[in-house]
Amino acid sequence: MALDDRKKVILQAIVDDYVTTCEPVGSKALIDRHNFTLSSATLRNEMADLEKLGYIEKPHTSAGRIPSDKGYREYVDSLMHIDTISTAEKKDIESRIATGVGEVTDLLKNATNTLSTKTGYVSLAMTPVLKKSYLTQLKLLMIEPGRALVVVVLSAGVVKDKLVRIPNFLTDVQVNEISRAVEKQLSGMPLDEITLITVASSVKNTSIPDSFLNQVLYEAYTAIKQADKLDVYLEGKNRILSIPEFNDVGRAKGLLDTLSDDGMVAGYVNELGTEEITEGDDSYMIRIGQEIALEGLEDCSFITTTYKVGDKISGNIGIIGPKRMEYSKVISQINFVRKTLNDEIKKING
Amino acid sequence: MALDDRKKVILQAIVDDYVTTCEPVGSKALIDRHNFTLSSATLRNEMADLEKLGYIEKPHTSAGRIPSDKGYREYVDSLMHIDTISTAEKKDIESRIATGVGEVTDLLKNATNTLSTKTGYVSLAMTPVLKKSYLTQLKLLMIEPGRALVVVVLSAGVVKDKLVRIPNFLTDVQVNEISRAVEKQLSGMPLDEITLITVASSVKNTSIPDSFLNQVLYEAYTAIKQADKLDVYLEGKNRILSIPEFNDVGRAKGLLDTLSDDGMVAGYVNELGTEEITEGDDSYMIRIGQEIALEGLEDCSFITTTYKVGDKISGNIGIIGPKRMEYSKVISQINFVRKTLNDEIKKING
DNA sequence: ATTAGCACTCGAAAAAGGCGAGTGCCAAAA
DNA sequence: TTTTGGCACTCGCCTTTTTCGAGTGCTAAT
Repeated sequence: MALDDRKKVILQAIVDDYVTTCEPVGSKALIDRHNFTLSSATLRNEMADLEKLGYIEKPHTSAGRIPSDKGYREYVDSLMHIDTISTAEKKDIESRIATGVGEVTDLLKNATNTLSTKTGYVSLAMTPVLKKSYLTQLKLLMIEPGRALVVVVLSAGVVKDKLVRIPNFLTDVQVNEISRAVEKQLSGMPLDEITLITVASSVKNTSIPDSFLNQVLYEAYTAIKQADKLDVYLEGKNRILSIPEFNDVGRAKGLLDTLSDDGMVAGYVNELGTEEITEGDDSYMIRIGQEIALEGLEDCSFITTTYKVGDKISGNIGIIGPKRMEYSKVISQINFVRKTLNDEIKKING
Repeated sequence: MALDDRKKVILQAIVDDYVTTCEPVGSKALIDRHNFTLSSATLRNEMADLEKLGYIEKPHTSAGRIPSDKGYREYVDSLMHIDTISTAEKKDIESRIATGVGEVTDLLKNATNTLSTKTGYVSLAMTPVLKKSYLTQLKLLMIEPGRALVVVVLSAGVVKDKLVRIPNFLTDVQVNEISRAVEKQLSGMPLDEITLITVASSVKNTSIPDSFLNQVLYEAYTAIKQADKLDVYLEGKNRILSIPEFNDVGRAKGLLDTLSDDGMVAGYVNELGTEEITEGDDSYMIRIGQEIALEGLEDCSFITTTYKVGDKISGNIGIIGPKRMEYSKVISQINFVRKTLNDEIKKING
């Protein structure tokens, strides 16, 4: 017994219906809503087959069927057809993303915001993967005696800074000298090759006494390492509470607790490969239910895609919603957001 | 009929019991838990009186009593006795707050984090009130042709920066010149006196053509204004979902939505007067239930206190929890956090 | 003023019942 | 062999009913 064409159509209909109603779909209801040339009895037989094949399941004996993870998988892989986005909506998305932007992270914030509002789900973006990136600039800026701002600029266009304490007696001029020396040595160096030793060696030939330098260099080093940290932007977490699946406070809390742990989310997204599905201009990866190895996300689906900064560097944006998600709509939206994001990043990074 | 001593003791017992059990307290249960020299009948009479006076109320006829807002108010104003904090806990709080600190905002983050974990409720902190503060420094830092970082330092010790676009042809030297001119003119100026015109007038005598300046000055201006914005740090929002009062998703969402609107929270806290209660070293303000003019917080209490940056500038930290809150414990904790925060700020700002 | 006693209340939890969408299976029709 | 009408059966959900008990107010005695 295989998944013939008719079964596919039926599965598709089941997923579609379940996605919109959030209620197990039964044979009669299916017939009512679609004009199949089938009786409910035949449909029942087909549904029994689909169940044996593992594509759908029953919450309990006398209920309708809901798609299993495998069913959703089949659906997203070969059954659904991706929506097209109206010009009006494209304009809207573009303007939302391009508004008030100074740097890449602004774009990311705008993008998550847009995605979350448009889809009604939780959206996320991660700063570009920095392991593959290198340092382009490092500046020490004297704020007042004893305090300086370390500004780190990475090849991905990410700018981070950190306020640090320095010895009180260091002068403006000395700080500048250190700044220039360190930058000269380190700029262009991949982040993972930068160690406390590389940093220290950069100031060997300056006129500043070693004793003054240690603290400054250590702070510079930690600032660089801090810039190496992946940042996660999550938007719309509260929307979880509007989703029927998470009507139960305990369940909702489980999910929200996981999502609130930025490190956990970042780590997971980062470990996901990049085996995205590519369809024409679109390109995305979907994780469904149990496929997501994060506590509390068993009933969720996770759609991610990749934006680019230059040729080699990339970051992820994504949507987290219930398995029962409007995949075709969400995918079209996340893809257009990705495209817009890429364009805007090019504008910024020239 | 007045609130005599016995009634006070009873009210106190009712609040204490309700706080711990979250269930309406009845006459017999009260007798069981406290060793009053009273019969339940007398107690019932007293409770009827307390109800007439408005200090307690019945959820429904055949249930026990719960404190009314007025009852809680009486409790916090004159009935409860504030806990003392153990030395071990003090040490813990101190080390949590002082760990990994570079600037004032780090302290605030640590403080909210500590408060939230310690109390189990939502905690909040706001950056120092900037209206009363002035600009101490403004630096333009060239990142690359066409991009610069504007660093704004305020008297409260708050450092903010913003990446902006500038004309491509501006050189490092020119940017420095602008930077110095603007800073010279503006430093020491109260933030609310800074306008686009003040900013522009500062560069009248520089050698740089006006046509180059407009964009830069505008960006500098918006960066300053952006620094003027109150930042809110909220920590532990998810804990809401563990509180019995918010076991209902709809209710929880109402509260979380309000809390997620930083502007709303900031605005409200900012408008609260400073009529704090002072008791020895402690000093705090409590808003209970309906007294809080924020949607969704009708069943909450809001405890705030003030930390200081120097003599004139101050900011707020606070706790949001259910009305049924362990006031004495929370107040002792928030006060010790406030004290620690003040000490650490002094260390940073010299 | 206090208290023992008692009838009464009323929400919450448990038990009972009916509804109905859904199911599987069979035997007849295509 | 596939499809279909028919039918008995299931079982979660919803509503109604019952039971239970902590709590109350009131009264009469202490």
